[in-house]
Order: sequence, then structure tokens, then C-alpha cells
Amino acid sequence: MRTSQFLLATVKETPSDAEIISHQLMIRAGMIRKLAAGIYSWLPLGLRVLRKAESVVREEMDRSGAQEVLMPSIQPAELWQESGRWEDYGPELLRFTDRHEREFCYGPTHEEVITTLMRNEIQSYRQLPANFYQIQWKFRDEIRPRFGVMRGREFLMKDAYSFDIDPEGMQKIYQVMHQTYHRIFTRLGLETRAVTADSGTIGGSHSHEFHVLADSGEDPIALCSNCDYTANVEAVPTVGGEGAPPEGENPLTKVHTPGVKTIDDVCGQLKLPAGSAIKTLVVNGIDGPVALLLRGDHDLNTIKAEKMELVSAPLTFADLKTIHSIAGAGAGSVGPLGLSIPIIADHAVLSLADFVCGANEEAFHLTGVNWGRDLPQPKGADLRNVIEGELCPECREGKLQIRRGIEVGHIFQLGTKYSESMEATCLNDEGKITTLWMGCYGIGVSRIVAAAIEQSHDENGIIWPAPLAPFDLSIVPIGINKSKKVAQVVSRLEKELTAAGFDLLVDDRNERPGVMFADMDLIGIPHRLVVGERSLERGCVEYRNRRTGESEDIPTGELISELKIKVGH
RNA sequence: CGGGGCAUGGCGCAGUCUGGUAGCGCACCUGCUUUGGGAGCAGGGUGUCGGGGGUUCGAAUCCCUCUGCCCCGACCA
Repeated sequence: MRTSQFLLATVKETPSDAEIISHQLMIRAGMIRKLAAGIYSWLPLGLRVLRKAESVVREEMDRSGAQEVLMPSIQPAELWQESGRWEDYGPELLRFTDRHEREFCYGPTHEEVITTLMRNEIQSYRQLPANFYQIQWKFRDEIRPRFGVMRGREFLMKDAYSFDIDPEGMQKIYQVMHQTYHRIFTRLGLETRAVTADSGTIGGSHSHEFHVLADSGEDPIALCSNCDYTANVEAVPTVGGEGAPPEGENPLTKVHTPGVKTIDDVCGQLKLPAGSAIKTLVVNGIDGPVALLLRGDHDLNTIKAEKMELVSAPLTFADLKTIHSIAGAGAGSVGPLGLSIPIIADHAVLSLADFVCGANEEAFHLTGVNWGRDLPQPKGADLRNVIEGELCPECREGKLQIRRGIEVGHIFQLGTKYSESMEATCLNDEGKITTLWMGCYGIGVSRIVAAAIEQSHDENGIIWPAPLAPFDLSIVPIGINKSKKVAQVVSRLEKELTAAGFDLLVDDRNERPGVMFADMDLIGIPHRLVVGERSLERGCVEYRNRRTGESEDIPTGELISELKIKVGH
């Protein structure tokens, strides 16, 4: 390929609305352009990279025994009503009607479609196990799309759905997919970690996420310093102190706390650590409001709270009116003493003594509060997120470290969640009707592109891992319009290297060398050849490695064999 | 969904307060010079000033309205 035939849409200025490096570089390198919030066009350069990612995923899925299909991006509402997700999925589901006023959605995922498809095709256990995948554009109407294609609304996803006759079969495919995912990310040159996760709206029991560790990641990940436990923070179980709470020493005292709204305000005014106060969160429950108690320095884990019997899902906070009517005070002064609604306390709260809480009287708090003596001890539960430095729930020796990750893959054991509600069954070896056991396995293909850049770049631009690079190598001629010799050598090299199987980009724009160097660096081509009079006089061309920056002269006669080693063909 | 902000050439912005018929930088086009890390000189304007409505002799500018986009928050006790 020659740059004169190729849309090299590089820009010098960093776009003002791009916050993270991959977004900035994808714009600057001319890979993508925004069409609307969270919706992007892929330019030739970006598409080349996207296709590379796609083909690695496709090859490994095929190798695992999965079969490729392609399902519609537009799905009828009836399917989603059947599975119950038309109501459950919420505003992220992009809904619309056709001219006949029939309701549809743009598919954010394809469990319903594949289940419908396969309940008709799979009649017998002899057809199992089976695993079907597609690489398809999806749409999720994110609250706040950001970071370019990292959290776009439209994105390219590989999704696979497995079917088998029993849980053992489901788990077997799950394991195969687990290994396949490792293989895919390794081949793509991405350093990923498999982390145990909550299964979210997709449903099911057992699930792992695959994360690229990066500071710009949106998901907090907990890693154990001792064992190989790795989990999404939201999925880490926490445990309270054992035994009875310590005895309090201080008397129950009411203190005036004017104008305080937060735990930090209260503790700042009383000169106490946030961990010695408890916050009382009033949420909406099945039979009216429920109070959740957390230590002041802990955060509520919504997923855990939603699993409580009394709490409504999705979790919502009670409005101020309700809070006033049950506590007789504003949100900043609510406390568990004398509350007539059900109370659930995080385990950590129960091991506090002499703690601080709201007095249920505007602008007053209580100090020196103790369980048993001042109020009955409420029911304990796991309601919060772990924090850095806590004990690992697995080995109970190591301490948890919290880092950030970009979720690039997610695998689920769905069980019979969809097959049951949508009646996907087949006959087993005894001729009896059996519900299918399903798994589902996603990879964010377009997100992989952004994640790779987050993990591999420098001040000059992108540094592609070889399997994702849009071109294997570039040729930068110096004075191609001036020097016949340079032009001849470039033409000859272009032919020979192409014939030898290299995918190369020849910069024939006759730009100044600095411009060409800067562009080739920016778009991240792993290997570069410079052809100029200077080195040709010595019978050489100059080779430079994008990642290491090391360069060397290679005699033209040895070029192909030398490049095969360097490029890794 | 709540709060804040922005919308003027391909991109980034000034002009808006105080109405007078659109400008700067980059990019782009033409020519000459230059050619090993984002060149210099000269010439060129490629624009329904986000849409609609209103006020006015006259609107990018004032008023009303709609739309799009960005940032922060939505875990607050």
C-alpha cells in the first residue's frame, strides 16, 4: 500500500474532548471519527486494526470448536418480553417501533435470539454439545458514553452461546472458553487477568471477567498479595470481626452538629476517624423503606444490597419526604436509634463500639453509641465493597491490593435462565424432554483496540503489538522525487517484500522526512525502513524498531531474510 | 435524570456584554525555495455563524424555542 492511495488522516492537535490516551491517539492517528455521542466511524487505518483483532478472535473460536453464525442486530420486542428482559433491561435498551407500530430493539446482546434459534434446531442430545458465536455490532444506550470506542454506545462484540444437556457439559465448555480467552488475549499481545465477577443483568451463577490492567480502567479489581485470587471489587465477599462487639466505655451523648451533610463533615467536626461513625442509608424495599448501616469509611455495594430479601431491585434510595416521615430529620441526621423500619447492618458495623450516628433530630448526632446497651443489635449482612489492604477472602493471609482494569472479555455460566423461560429443550438418551444448559461468552472486539493502545504507547504515538498492527512495516524514502536511485530501490523493495508476504506501507508523499517519521511513529507501525541516498551509498537501508527505537543499517541483499526474523514471519 | 458549559470554514478558537453585513492559528489549494525528526516566502477563503420563530432599517450579536455535543454528579446521609 502507498500513502498516496491511502487515507492517512493524521492530525497534529490533540482533540479537546478526548480524555484518555487511547481516544486521543485513535483520533490523531486517523483511526476513528465521531459521528454522534458514543458512535464512531472507522477509517481505513482503524478498520485494518479492528479486522486484525477480529481475525485472531475468529481463528481461536474456530479452533475451540465453536461455529460462526450471524444474527440480526434488530430484534423484536416479543422475544425480550418472553425472557422478561423487556422490563428488566432498562433504558440501556434502545427501543423503537416500525411503520406497523411493532416494537423492536437494537440488540445489546443476543441470548434471546440464539435461544429462539436453537430451540428449533436442537432436538436431540446427539447434537450436543454445541457452541455458536458471531462477531456483530451491538448497541447499548449508555448513561454516559465516553473514552472513544472504550465505552461507546455502538461497539463490535464477539458473543458465543453454548448448549449442552447438563451442568457438567456446560462447565466443560466454560473451561474450554476460559482457555480460549487466555489464548486469544495472549496472541493479541494483551496482558490480561481473569477475575471472578458478578454476572449482572445477563444472569446466571458463575462468571469470570478478563481485564487488561491499566490506570485508565473503569473497573476496580482486587488482587491478593499472597495467592492468585483476583476479583472485581464488587464481587469480593467481606466478613466481619468474629464474636461479640467490644464493650463501650463512653456514655451515650447527643451533640449539636449544625450544617453537616456527610460523614466527613460529622467526623471532621467531632475530630474522629470516619471509621468510628456509621451511616444510615434509607432505601426502598419490598414492604416499604429499609435502613442499611455502613461504617463511615465504607461504600455500599449495590449488587450485594439488591440481593437482600427486603430490598427492592434495582436499588433506589428513599426520597427526602420519606426519610423525614420515618426519621423526623433530614438525610444527614438519620440514625438507627428508634427507627421503626427494618434495619440491616454491614458486618463491620456490628463490631463497632462507642460509635457515632445520626440522632434522628435535625442537626444532631449521637456519640458513644453501643449495641445492646443503647439499641438492639440488628441483623448483619455483607453490604459493602472491600477496601485496599483488607484480608484476602480466599487464603486469609494475603492483603488485597486494588488496581484498575479494562474489561475486554466476560464469560458466564447461564445455566437454564433463558432455556427455561423460553422453553429451549431437547430429548436426552432416555427420550425424555430436558432443559438445555447454556453458557455465554463475550469479547469486546472494538474495545480491545483501545485497550491495546492504553497498554502500549509512548510520547510519539501508538506502538502496536505485531498481531494488531495495521501494517507490518513502513518504508520511508528520502527525496523520492529527487533521486532516481531511491525511487528505483523503493519500487524494487516494495515488490520483493510484498511477494515475501510482508504487509507494508510505502510513504510516497514526498513530504519532508520529519513529517513522515512522525506519522509512521504516530500510527504505530512496528518496523520502519528508511531508504535514502546516504545509506544506499553504503549498499544499505536503515531499519528502525518502533518499540525499542533501536536502528541499524542492513545491506540490501540481506534485507528479506533479516526482516523475516525481525517481523517474525 | 440533576448541575454546569459549548455550538462561528476541515480542526482549535476570537468576535456576542455595547447590533452595522465575519476574523485568527492550524489544515487545505497554487507557485517558488527547502528536504534525515511535524520547513520558509508569496498568493488563495473553501462559512445557510447548530435549526426555527421574533424584535429591528439592519442580528453571529438582543428575545423565545428546539436540537446536538462536552464536563461533573447520580454511592447522599
